[in-house]
Amino acid sequence: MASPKPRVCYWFRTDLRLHDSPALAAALNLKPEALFPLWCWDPNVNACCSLGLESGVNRAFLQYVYKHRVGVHRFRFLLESMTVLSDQISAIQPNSKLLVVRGEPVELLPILWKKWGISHLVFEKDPSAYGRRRDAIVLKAAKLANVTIVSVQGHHLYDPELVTLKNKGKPTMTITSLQNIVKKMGNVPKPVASPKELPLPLLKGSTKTERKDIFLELSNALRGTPIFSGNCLEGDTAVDLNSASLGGERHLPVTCYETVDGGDALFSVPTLESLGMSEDKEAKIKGGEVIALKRLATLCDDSKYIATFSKPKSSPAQWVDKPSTTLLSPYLKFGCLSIRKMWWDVEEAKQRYIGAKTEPPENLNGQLLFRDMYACAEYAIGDAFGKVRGNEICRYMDWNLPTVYDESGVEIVPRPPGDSVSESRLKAFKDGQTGFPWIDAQMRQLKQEGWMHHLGRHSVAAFLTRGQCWISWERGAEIFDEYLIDWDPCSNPGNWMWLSCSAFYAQYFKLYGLVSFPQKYDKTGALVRKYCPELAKYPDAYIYEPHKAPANVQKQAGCIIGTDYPYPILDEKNSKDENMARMKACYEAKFYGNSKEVLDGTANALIQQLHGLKGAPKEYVFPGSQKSGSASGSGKKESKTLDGWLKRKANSDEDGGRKK
DNA sequence: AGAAGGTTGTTCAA
DNA sequence: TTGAACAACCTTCT
Repeated sequence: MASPKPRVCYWFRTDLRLHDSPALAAALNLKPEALFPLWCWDPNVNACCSLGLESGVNRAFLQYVYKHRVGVHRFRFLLESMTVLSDQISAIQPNSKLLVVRGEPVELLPILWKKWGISHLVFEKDPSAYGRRRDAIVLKAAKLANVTIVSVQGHHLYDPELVTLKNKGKPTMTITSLQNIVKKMGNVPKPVASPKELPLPLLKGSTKTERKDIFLELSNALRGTPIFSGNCLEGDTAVDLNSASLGGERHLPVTCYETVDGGDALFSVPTLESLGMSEDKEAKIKGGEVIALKRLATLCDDSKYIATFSKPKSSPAQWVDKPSTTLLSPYLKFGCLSIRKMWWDVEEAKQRYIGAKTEPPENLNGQLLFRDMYACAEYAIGDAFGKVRGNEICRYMDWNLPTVYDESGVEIVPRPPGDSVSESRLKAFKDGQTGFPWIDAQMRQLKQEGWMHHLGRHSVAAFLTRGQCWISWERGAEIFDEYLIDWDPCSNPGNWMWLSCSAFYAQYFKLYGLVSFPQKYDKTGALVRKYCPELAKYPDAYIYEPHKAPANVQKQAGCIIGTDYPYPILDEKNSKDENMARMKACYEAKFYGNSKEVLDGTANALIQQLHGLKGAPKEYVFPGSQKSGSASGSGKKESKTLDGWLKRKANSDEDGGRKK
C-alpha cells in the first residue's frame, strides 16, 4: 500500500531565508503535496523562537523569560526579516506566504498538525541549550500526534553536536582546538540551491485556487482554537517581561495576541505597534534576506578588502554608517544570511585577489570560526553557559552587582539592588554617561543603532568588568542583550567571559586604555563627536579626556564638564591598579562557577581575604569638582556611601549566616 | 614536565 | 616603526 503524500509544516526559527537552507531543502525533498511555511509568535517572550529561547511552558521556564531583554531594534529587525521572508515566499509561489500564528509553539503546533492534516514538521536545528530543550518538548508532542520531525543543521559551519562529540564532550576553549577538530571533519558544506517552487499550503482535498481563499480556509480550520491566555500582562506572571527592560520604550497597548492568526490580516506579520512600540524611522540596519545578500555581494566585489581583512586592525572608531567590519552579524544571527554561503563567497573573493592574504583566525572566515567555537562551547556546557553560577568554565570573581539567588539556588528576579555606587556606575555605563567619551560614544551608538564594532565591545566590556567598574559581566551581557540586534546566546556570553578574563582568555594584565586605545585608530575622535555631540567642539588633544581640559578650553568648546558632560565616574588608573590586584587574588583562589564555595556563598569572603578589599566601592569625587550641579550624580554625601557599605555588609553577613 | 602559543594592550626607548 | 618590559595568566602540544 502506498503511503500518503507528505504534508509538511516548515517551522522557521533561526533561518529567515530561502537561499542555502539545508532544512528547507530536506522539506522539499519529501516531495510534499502541501507546504505550510510557519512562524510561531510566542506570547511570553515575543521573539523567542528566533532567539532560540524557551517558551513559557511552565514556571521554571518563565524564570528564563524574566532575564531576557529585547529592545526595539531587535524586534524591528526581526519583523522586517519576517516580512521580507514572506515576500520571498510569495515571489516563488504567489499563493503562499509566511503563516504567522500567535501562540505557544508547544500548544499551537499540535493543533495545527491536526487541523491542517500535517504529517511532517521540518526545521533548522537549533543547537542552543534553550532551543534544544524546547525542541525536545515539541518532539514528544510530535510522537503523540504521529507527526515525523526532520531537523537539519544549518545555523553554523559545523554541527556543534558533532564537534562536541569529536571533542569528547568538552567545550572548545581555544580557536586552534576548534580548528584542529573541524580540520578532520572536512570542508564546510557548499551552499544548496534556493527553491524554484513551493507547494501550496492547502487543506486536504481543498480545491481553492485564489490566494485569499486559501488563507481564509486555513483560518477557518483554526476557528475555535483558544487564544493563548498567557499574555505577559495578565495572571500570576503579571510582569510585562519585555516592557520592564525596554526603558519606557513600550507605551502602546500590546495587541498582537488578540487573535491566533492575525484576524482580518490573515496570518500577517505583527507590527511594531502591536508589540507596544512605535516605528523607528531612523533605523540604519534593516532586516531581511535581500539586503543581506546584497551586502555580502557588495563586500565580495572588493576582493582586496575580503582577502586582506584583519580583525585586530579594523577600526572601532568608525561607526555604523561606514563600518570597518562587514555588519553582517545581525543577518547571520537571524539566519537571513547563510553562514556557509558567506564562507564560500568570501573564499571565492579571496581566490580572486593577487597578493598577500590574511588567514584564520584574524581573517573574515576566522571570525565565522569563532562563532562556531562559542556555539560548540555552549553546546558542551548547556544552560549554565550564559551565567556565572554553575558554569564550570567561568572563573569566579567577587564582582559587584552579581546575579542574586535564593537559598534553593533559584535566581531572584528582578535582581535586588546592589551597592549604590556600583548601581549608579552601571546606570551611567548603560546610558553613556560615564564621563569617558570613548565608552560613552560606543554605548550611545549601541543604544541608538543596535550595533557596536567588535573592538568597541571589547573596550566597554573590559571597562565594566575587570578594568574599572568591577561589575559582573552578567550585567553587561544583559545590556548587550537588550540593545544589540545581533545578540546571540553563545557568542555574547562567550565574549563577555573572554573580556572579563572569566574564560577563554586569561591575560588580565593586558587592558584597553580609555584614551590610548581609541587614539591608536583615530586621534581626532570622530566617533565621540558623532555620538557625544556636546563634546563636538573640543580640541583633539582633549577629545578622549575632556575633564583634563582647562576651564577656558571647556568654555570655548561650549561644554562645561560637570554641567554639560559628566565628570569621570571613577579614576581610570587607580581602579585599574586595584582591579589587577583583585584579579590576581581571584586567579589564586581558583574558584569556578560550579565550585562548592561559589554555590554555598563562601567564595567572596575567601577571595577578599586574599586581596584585602571589603565592602562596596567608594564614591569617586573628581578632584576639584564642585559637589553640587554634577550631571552624573557624583558628589553624593559621604553618609550615603557609608550607608550603602553598611547595608551591603549587613546583607553579606546575613547571607553567610544563612548558607552555612 | 616544560615549552610554545594565545585573533585584537601600553608605554617607553631606540 | 620595532622591540622589550611590564608581571606572569591560561591551554595545548611535545
